[in-house]
Amino acid sequence: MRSRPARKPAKTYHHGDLRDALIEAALQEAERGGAEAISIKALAKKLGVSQPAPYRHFADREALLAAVTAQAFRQLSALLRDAMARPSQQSKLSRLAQATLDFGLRRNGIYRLMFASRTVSCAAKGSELHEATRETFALVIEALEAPAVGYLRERQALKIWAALHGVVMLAEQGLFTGEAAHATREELVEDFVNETKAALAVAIKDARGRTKAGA
Amino acid sequence: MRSRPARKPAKTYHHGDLRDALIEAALQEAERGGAEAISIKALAKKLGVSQPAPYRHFADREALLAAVTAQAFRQLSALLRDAMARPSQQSKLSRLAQATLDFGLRRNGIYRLMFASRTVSCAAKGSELHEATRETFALVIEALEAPAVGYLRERQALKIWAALHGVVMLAEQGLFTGEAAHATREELVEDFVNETKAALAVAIKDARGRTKAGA
DNA sequence: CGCGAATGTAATAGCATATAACTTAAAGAA
DNA sequence: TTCTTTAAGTTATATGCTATTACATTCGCG
Repeated sequence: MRSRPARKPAKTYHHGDLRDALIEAALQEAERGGAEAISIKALAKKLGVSQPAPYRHFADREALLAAVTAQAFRQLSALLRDAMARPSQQSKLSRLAQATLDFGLRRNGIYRLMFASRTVSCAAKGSELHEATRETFALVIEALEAPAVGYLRERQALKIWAALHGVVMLAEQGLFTGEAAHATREELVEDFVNETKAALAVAIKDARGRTKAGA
Repeated sequence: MRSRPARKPAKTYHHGDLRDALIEAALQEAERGGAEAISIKALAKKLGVSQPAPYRHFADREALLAAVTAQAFRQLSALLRDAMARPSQQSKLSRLAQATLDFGLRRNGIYRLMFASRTVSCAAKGSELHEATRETFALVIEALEAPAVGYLRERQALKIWAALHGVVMLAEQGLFTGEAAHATREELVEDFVNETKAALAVAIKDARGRTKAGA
């Protein structure tokens, strides 16, 4: 009757899966309230363990936040992958863009954890978090559906990614009310998407022309 | 010998200018470390007053942060105004854009306080902070140097403003190293500036055409 | 001058992070 | 199986921050 390392094991001394449970619960807390809403003490209470127990799995609060953020990036990646995979009239890039906007607004607390804190920039090069962020960005490049043309493809990926985050940021700040209310967030995102496509088309044509000339 | 409300009055019971001094000191703290680095207790100690003294001027930490953020927006506005005013070969928009980028990177702690926290979105409509943010955005519109054409001018302002913030955000995240290192932040910003100008030119031409046709 | 409002202080409650020292459970070697 | 090691959890405690309460001082105005 005493199943061990899978689900909540009724009444054991050891939790069994505290590390993952902490990350999961922290994500929930962050959903509304961002990083500030994550309290080690509160999480411990919620999970029914003593308050210093989490420190067995995370050196300090920062380490927990990093793990939570990495998990959030993986969730976003999965979401974007889904959006890109599902059949649709719209381009992959458009779907990725709208999905990102949606994520940024719907799960804004988590979004802020991911993009508006210094956690990511402090992540070491080979760290879990660092890898998770790079994987997400790789999806942006993939969404362009463009061949590698020098560094221009990455540049367009950076631009659309930046623009998307800007839109989320301003939307959250409430800048889409008032004199600018006419422009919806979705419209702006679509604008950026179209500009990206146009710029990419030019870049690819340029690159082909240059290759031909060189050959 | 006892000059009162101007400079540090040697040895008085009352500080004389605690409110402003708190904001100033908090800005310094935020410069590196963002909002988290602002501690009421530490500020009080630094300014030589008792630790609950700040609560005479700010209801709670949030209120202090709001005031600090408003002050930061005013500083940014002043900076942008300067950048736009100084003679230069470049367009106003370009100068505003590069100045924003510079501010966002150099004073990133403060920048995050301004754009990456929920302080702004929680600001009430007539509040000091709300006004300060709208004033800054008004400068962006001004930088476009374009006549009012329906809501299209505001829309372009929103777009360039969003794009700028995205670039700062990604730069701070370290996304400009690695496969995308070829594109500098400044180049990307200039790209966005040029796209904005082009879009605006089209919008203005369109609007003129429509007016003529209607007349 | 004197009185009320503004501003500051001391004392204290409450919560969060983090560490230390001790305990229990799990897992592998003898 | 038992013994031992180690991972994971516990209690107790130190430290630091926010915030409130009750009290003290100073400013400015009538």
